[in-house]
Amino acid sequence: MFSKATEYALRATIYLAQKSSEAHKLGIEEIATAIDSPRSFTAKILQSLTKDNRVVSSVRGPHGGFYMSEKAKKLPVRSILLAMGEDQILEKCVMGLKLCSEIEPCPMHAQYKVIKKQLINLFTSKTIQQLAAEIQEGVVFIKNK
Amino acid sequence: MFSKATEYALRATIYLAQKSSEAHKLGIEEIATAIDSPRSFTAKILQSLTKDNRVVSSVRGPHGGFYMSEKAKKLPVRSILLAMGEDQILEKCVMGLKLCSEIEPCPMHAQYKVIKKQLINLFTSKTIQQLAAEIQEGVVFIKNK
DNA sequence: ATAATTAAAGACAAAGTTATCTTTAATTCC
DNA sequence: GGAATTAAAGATAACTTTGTCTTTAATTAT
Ligand code: FES
Ligand code: FES
Repeated sequence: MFSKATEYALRATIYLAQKSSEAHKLGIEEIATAIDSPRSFTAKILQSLTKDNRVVSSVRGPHGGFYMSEKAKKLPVRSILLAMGEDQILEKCVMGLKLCSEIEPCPMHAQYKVIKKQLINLFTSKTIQQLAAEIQEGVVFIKNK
Repeated sequence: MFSKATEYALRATIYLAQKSSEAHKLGIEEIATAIDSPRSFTAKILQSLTKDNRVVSSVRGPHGGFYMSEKAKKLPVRSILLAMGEDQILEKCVMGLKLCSEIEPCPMHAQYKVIKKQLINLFTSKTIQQLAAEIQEGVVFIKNK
């Protein structure tokens, strides 16, 4: 569904929301290990998330690292997709028509639109923080054993 | 969600199911124009669909072309995904965990699993022919105007 | 047989994705 | 100020995806 980059972005931000704060920043080594992702590639991704879209913050130097502000933690998960430039996946036609709409629907549209609505709702209604909270409870995981 | 190749495969097979038969084969030119896809690339894709998985048939020479048998038209849409090697998209974890399961669920699993079930059901229960029938009725489209 | 038609097969190329590694810059600690 | 630490920036490379073009092979019509 999503690119590797976006999968890592989702896992990394949820991990950051759970473990980091302005007072406690995390190094790329810890993050990549925690979410089982390639270190340098993950660094690039987090770097890009600190840019235009303000979802992740960072500072260099000793005791520096990546973290999320309390405000950023309350963003919907969809803001990660937006920042990664993959938000259109939720909106696009499942058969690849240029436009997904009721005006010129593809043969799968009628059935797909209700699924699409739920997908959009899932990514819009849940905040990064809400998903992170469940890891704390130990009921869900951010990597396989 | 799917690759361009799979999108073209879905559109092409639905078009073939609607317009072709063993007695009336379609040339690659007509197919690519009808579904608004790159001609040579689409040829490659159809070629691959005539291989291992028997979803599309073809014959060379005058009055040759691509077609689908009545049996193939009754295959579930999912068989296209299978033939294109993208079936795992329906099964995989939305956050990229190696395994999507109740045993080690990711933070989105609980909400996503119900959507996933509907997605799988959509591709499993609808046949290629059923989707093609709606184009005939003029209520849905296989390309944009 | 020969020519025409059509898909199959293969070589190739441009672009995008997924990574890695090195150098630079910012920050802190001493 | 100098050394250590950490992310930023940049170069590079392997691989995949998307696409084109040319040659070959099969089939049909004359
Ligand atoms: S038009 Fe294809 S899913 Fe909406
Ligand atoms: S484990 Fe992530 S969607 Fe099921």
